Amino acid sequence: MNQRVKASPATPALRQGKNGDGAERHEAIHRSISDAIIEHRLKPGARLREDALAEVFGVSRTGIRKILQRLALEQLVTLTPRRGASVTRPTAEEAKDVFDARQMVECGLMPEIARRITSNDIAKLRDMAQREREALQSGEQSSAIRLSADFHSYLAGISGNRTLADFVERLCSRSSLILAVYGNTGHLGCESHDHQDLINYLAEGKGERAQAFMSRHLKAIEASLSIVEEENEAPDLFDIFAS
Amino acid sequence: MNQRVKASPATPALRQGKNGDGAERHEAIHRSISDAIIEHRLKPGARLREDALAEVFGVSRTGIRKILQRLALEQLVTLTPRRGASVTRPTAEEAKDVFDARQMVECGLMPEIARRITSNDIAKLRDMAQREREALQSGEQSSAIRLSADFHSYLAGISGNRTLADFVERLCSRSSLILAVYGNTGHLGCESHDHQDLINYLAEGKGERAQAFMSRHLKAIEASLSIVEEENEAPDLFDIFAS
DNA sequence: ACCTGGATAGTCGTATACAATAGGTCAATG
DNA sequence: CATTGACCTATTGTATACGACTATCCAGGT
Repeated sequence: MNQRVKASPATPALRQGKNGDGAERHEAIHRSISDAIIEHRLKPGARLREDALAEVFGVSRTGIRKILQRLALEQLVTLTPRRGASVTRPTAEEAKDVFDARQMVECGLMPEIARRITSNDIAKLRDMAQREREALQSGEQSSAIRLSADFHSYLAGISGNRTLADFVERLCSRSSLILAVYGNTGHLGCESHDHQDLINYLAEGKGERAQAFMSRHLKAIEASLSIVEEENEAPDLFDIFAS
Repeated sequence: MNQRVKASPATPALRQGKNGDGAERHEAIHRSISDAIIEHRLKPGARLREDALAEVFGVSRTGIRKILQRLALEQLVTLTPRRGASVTRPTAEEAKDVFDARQMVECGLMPEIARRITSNDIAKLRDMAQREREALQSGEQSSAIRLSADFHSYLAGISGNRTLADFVERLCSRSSLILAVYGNTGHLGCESHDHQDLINYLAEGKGERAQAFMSRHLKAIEASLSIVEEENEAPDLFDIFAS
């Protein structure tokens, strides 16, 4: 099975590219897989075999397991006890919870963000929004989705509250997953001009307006989803046992 | 249900106490360590050697590492690259962030909680508050802290939003850590009657009042802390390099 | 007496080997 | 022809062995 030539016992060919420090490497692998999921290159339900990943990234299964666990805690992958890892397929309820959470946290953060935002931040945000728009217009949905998530994450980071910013980042990642399952192709989540308008409000220091706008923005995304709980193929038995 | 005897060759003496299924065992170990940290039986800064934990719980280091990683992601323990694991010592900034986050989320959840709370929930909450009070009066600080965290977590769970409830639970755990570092002994975080009052508001369906009360409650806890950033023992060198 | 350099030991990081289990496939029977 | 049973393969879960790095301790020099 292991078709690796394995010339030297402890130094696969792929590894010499990076420095020996494994921490950064693991971080890179994590981001790599994470990005692939967020960009929908790995679709919900896709199985993530440890051996395959280990071979692709040139590390042992041990390291992959660590990363997979972390992804599981971030709820991007689901770890079923002896079936292995697969990209999480969010339920309709989870989708609702995620958007409710975003509604509460992202909107609640807006006043503070408006207070602390710097011209540097504004420039950065404009650049991100611009790139997102370009990606959208050139049909690169994958990049657009990721850029949109990055936009929201960066925005939350301006608040200065790392705890909440990290939470928002995870919510955005999960949102991307939700879009992959319940989103209609063609009608992407975020309208590009929305982000530009939001930046304008913040640049003018209108925190209240920005908050209300973000609320509508998130509601619009959620409304664009077609959340239909697909029926289990064999619910009858469960119903019988439940009764 | 599977009562397989499983006299397998690899069965240390400690392991036969539990069922062979490792998943539940790991969950139990996780909770065990987590509780010890939350109850201040393990104080911030305490080192957590893998070998020692492995021996204590009768599993191999592999399993311990998995649990340690999970605890690290929950920010209860800090994993320094080659120094090992230790109980996290929150910084003053983290403390502020955590309480700001709790302010936003827990208060924001109150209206929904007031809407969905059942008589069963109320009974459960009253019981928890009562036990907390008893623990407080009998001087069992450890139990009181944990019960207080449980109270807030259970409360958040009533909202029905698992994502936010989990977040609150983690914030409460971290709060316990913060109390261990910055709290004054004798003046515990939550006043016991506060929780009882809060239940009353919720029982009467007064979501707004409950929200305001929770806000004051959290502010009171935060105010009771004596957040003094302890000086680094050798800041001079860093200052020199920073200038 | 203090500082610096080296040696040692302890601990973590990684890889590999073994064991158990779940799912799939094939065949046999009603 | 469908269904069920058993076998078999593939994949994960666990443990252990080895290697690398860091911290501590001690000796020597200034």
